[in-house]
Amino acid sequence: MTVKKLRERQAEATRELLVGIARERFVEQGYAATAMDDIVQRAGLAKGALYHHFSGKDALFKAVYDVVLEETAGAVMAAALAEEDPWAAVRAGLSAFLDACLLPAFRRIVIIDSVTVLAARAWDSGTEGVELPMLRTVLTPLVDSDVLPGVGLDVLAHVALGGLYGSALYIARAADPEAARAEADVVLDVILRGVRAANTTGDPHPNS
Amino acid sequence: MTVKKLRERQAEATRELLVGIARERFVEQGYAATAMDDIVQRAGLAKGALYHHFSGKDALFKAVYDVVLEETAGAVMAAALAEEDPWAAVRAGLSAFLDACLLPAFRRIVIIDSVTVLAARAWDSGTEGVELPMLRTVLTPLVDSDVLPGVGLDVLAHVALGGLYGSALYIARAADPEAARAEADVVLDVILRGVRAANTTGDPHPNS
DNA sequence: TCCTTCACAGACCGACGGTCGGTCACCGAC
DNA sequence: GTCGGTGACCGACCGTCGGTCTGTGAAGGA
Repeated sequence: MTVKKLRERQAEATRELLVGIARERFVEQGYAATAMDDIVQRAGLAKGALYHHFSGKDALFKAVYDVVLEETAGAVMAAALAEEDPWAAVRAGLSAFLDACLLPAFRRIVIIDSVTVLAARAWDSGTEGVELPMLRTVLTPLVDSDVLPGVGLDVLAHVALGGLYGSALYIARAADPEAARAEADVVLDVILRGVRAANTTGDPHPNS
Repeated sequence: MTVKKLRERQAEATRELLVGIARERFVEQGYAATAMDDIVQRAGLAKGALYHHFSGKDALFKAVYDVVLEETAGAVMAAALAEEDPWAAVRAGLSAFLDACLLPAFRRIVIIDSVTVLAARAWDSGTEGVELPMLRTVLTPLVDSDVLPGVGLDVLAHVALGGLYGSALYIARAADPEAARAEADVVLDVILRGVRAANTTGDPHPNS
C-alpha cells in the first residue's frame, strides 16, 4: 500500500499543497477574510481542483484544523502520558498546552476561528473534537478515584478546556507572550494545587 | 432632554427596530448565515436605512452584542455586589452567569459569534469588552488581600472567564440545559472551594 | 490500442455586503 | 407662512466571493 499509483500520489500532493496554502492564509488573515480564489491562485491551480478535493470552504478549514490540532494534541498527550501520577500528568499536559499557545497557528485556527466555523457541524451534531476526549483521558483518573467526588467528567472537561482557552486568549493578546505564558502558568498552578489540596484526604497540603 | 424632536424619535425607533430584528436573526441563524437584505426586508426598510445607521454588518452585530451583554452583565454584577464577602460575591455572580447561559441569545451572540466577529476590532486594538472589567471588579478583593498571592489579576480574569465559557458551552450542548447547569454548578463550586481552602490561612477547610 | 476513470481546468452563476445619487418630510430662521 | 437646509430613508447598482458545471487530457487497466 506504500506503492501508490502516479495519479494517487499526484492527487495527494495537490491536496497537501492546498491544505498548506490554506493554512498559511487562514493563520495570517483569518477564515472569513481568506478568499478561495486567493488560495487557488497561490497554489497555481484552478477552483475546480480545490472543489474536487474539498466539498467547501468549511471542509478545507476542517482539514487545516485537524492538522494543526493533531500537531499540538500529540505533544500534549505525550507530555501527560509520560507522567505516572495523575496530578503530575495534568500539570505536564497543561504546560505543553501553554507552549502550544505560543504558536500563532494554534491560536488563530483552534482558539479563534474553529468555534464559529465548526459550530454547526461539530457541536450541534454528535461529532466531537479531539480536545475533549484528550482532556477526558487525562481527567478520568481524578474523577474515578476518591478525589473530586460527585463531579461529572464531561462538565469538568468542558470547564477545564474553557480555562485553558482563557489562558490561551490571554497569551494571544499579550504584548509579551512568553511573560504571559509564565503568568498563566502561575494561575493554573494555583487552581490545580487548590483543588488538589482541598479534595485530597490524608495529604497534608503544602501551603507555601 | 426627554423632549425629542419627531425626527430624532423616529430615527431612534428605526434604529431599535433594526437592532431587534438583527438580534432575532443572529440568535436564530448565527452571524454568517444572516443576510442584511433579510433583516432589511423583515424590518420593512431599505438597505440605505440600515447603512445610514450602522457602518457595516459588524457594527450592527456589535450593537446587538452590547444589548445582550448588558442585559446579563447587569444581572451578574447585581448578584455579585449584593454580597459582602468576596468569596460569596464570586459564588453569587457565578450562579447568575449560569442562569444567563440558559438563554439562547446569550449563548449564540456572546459565547459563539462574538469571538470571531469582534476579533479584529476589540482584541487587536486596545478596546475591551464588558466581561473582563466585570470579572476584574469581582476578583480584585481576592488578589488584593493575602489570599492568592502572586497571581496577576488580568490572567486570573481571563482564565476564570474561559472556565465560565466552558461551562456555558457544556450547557449549550446539553440535551437538558437545566441539569447541565446543575452539573456545572457543582464543578465550579468544587474549584472555588478548593482554591479558597488551599489559599486561606487560619481557616480549617471543611472537607466534607 | 481503446476506453474508462479521474484529477484538474475555467467560464459561469447567484447571493451577499456595501455604495451612491436621489427624494421627501421635518425644522429652524426670517 | 415659506423657504432653504438637513438628514432619514430609498433602491438600483457594483464588486466580490463561494459554489457549480461542462469540458479535457493524461493515466492505467483490458
